[in-house]
Amino acid sequence: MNQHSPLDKTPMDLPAMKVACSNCNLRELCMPVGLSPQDLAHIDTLVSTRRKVKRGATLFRSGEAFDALFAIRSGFFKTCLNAEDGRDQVTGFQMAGEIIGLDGIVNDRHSCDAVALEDAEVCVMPFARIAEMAREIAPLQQHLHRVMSREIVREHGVMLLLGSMRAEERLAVFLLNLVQRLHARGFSSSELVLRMTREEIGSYLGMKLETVSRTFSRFADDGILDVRQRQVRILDLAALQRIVNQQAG
Amino acid sequence: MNQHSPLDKTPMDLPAMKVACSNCNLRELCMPVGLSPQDLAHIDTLVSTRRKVKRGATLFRSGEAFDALFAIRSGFFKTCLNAEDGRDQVTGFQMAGEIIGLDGIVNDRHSCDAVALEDAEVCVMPFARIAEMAREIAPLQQHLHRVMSREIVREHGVMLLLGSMRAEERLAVFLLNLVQRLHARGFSSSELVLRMTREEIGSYLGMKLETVSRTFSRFADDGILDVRQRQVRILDLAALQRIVNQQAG
DNA sequence: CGACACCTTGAAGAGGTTCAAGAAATGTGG
DNA sequence: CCACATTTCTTGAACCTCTTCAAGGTGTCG
Repeated sequence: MNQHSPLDKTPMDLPAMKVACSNCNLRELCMPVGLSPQDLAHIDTLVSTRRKVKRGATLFRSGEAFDALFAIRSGFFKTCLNAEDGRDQVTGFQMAGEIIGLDGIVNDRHSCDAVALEDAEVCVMPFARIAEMAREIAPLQQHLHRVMSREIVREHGVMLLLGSMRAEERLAVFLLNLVQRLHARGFSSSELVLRMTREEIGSYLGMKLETVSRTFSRFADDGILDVRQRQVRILDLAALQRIVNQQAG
Repeated sequence: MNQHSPLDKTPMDLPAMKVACSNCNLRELCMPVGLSPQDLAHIDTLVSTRRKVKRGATLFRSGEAFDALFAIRSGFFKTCLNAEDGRDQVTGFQMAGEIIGLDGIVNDRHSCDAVALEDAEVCVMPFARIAEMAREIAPLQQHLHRVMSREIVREHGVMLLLGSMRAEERLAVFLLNLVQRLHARGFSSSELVLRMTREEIGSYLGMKLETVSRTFSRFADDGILDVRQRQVRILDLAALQRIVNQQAG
């Protein structure tokens, strides 16, 4: 059974066989497009192995040696910082086709934890090989630069959210972003199943789990959402978008 | 007169002549170390031009075409997002030796503004040339990867700050980070001159300018800081650090 | 010197947190 | 497959931090 509970179609329902990058249907998400056939063949050697990660298990932990990036083939992850003082901050949620582990490059050591929120499988791409190939294949190099830059820009957006939005706006932004990414993967743009707890959502959005819960309830009362625990259906997309766009204050 | 108001030594006090990267005293901050002489000579060609930016002027603006990274030679910048709804979020403050413009790589278009907070000069490094040279000089490639990864990790720290710290902790983290970076550049580790307004600090830290001002006043009352407008002296470093390390709540 | 931007401080108010209790869902072991 | 333990979620009430609004002070630059 597909952990993604497909709502529209089921593009995630991949056979458990070894699939080459050149033949992977997630390729357009995690690989550069427009490569020559020989370059594509090279890129197939990027993935050293696959790795399965059970729900609740960690793909890597802060402090561990970094030596590879991971492309998510299936499943859902969170990345989180844990400060010495016990504070915990979810820095992102990642889904199939997204790259994880970029934080480790600076110090050859991971600086956050990556935890699977559902059973997952990742492609292990040794970074030394990526770097080597990026020196030979310019489009791959450009792709890598873009992936890193995209992460920087994404985090800018989170800073805007955390720095200047109120609870309702944060949750609205969060939901719109999630469905948009799911939709790009062939899922419904109005229904979604949250893979994370209220507490994890709260940590990401800089609010307490009770506030997350209350905000969900308010959206439900207002007829914007239908919330059944982690099953969420967007009933009034325009209203959600209006919440995001309204001026602060 | 040096805009940096040197407090200890004056390493920023550079002659206004053209200085090659291989001969620049900021090199260790913005360039990879341990290059061969011939690689160093190549890298000298990285900087196409210098550019002076007056206080208040923008180095680049959101939406503008991206084609170069900038290494700050002197001066002080802020980068900020301006959402359509008028919201404004400072995403960072950058000083000499730091690289600016990474956000533009993804879409070949800048996604934030970079504004000089004091008269500044930057080295213009066309990104196409950086990429080209990174394909030939592995240490440069690695350096670029690290610069981008470092920015990602820095932003994780800001997310932690914005997501889980209270006003006093935020300001303490901010000040400690600033003096640490200034100290690495040869300035005092206990005195600093803020190049930005209370409002800009507040935007960065996710709080209103009044709260920034009040928090400064509280620190001054507690004998932790001596605050004279933008002249700040840290009187009790340990107390500042204690504020950061104390458990949330 | 006067205009303007910036900073400080007070008082009232709002939004979110904390604490607490109970309900619903999920997982586990018999 | 069911019962129980555990985790997760919801909701209420009191509280607290930060914001908002307002006024006055300080510094700076033409």
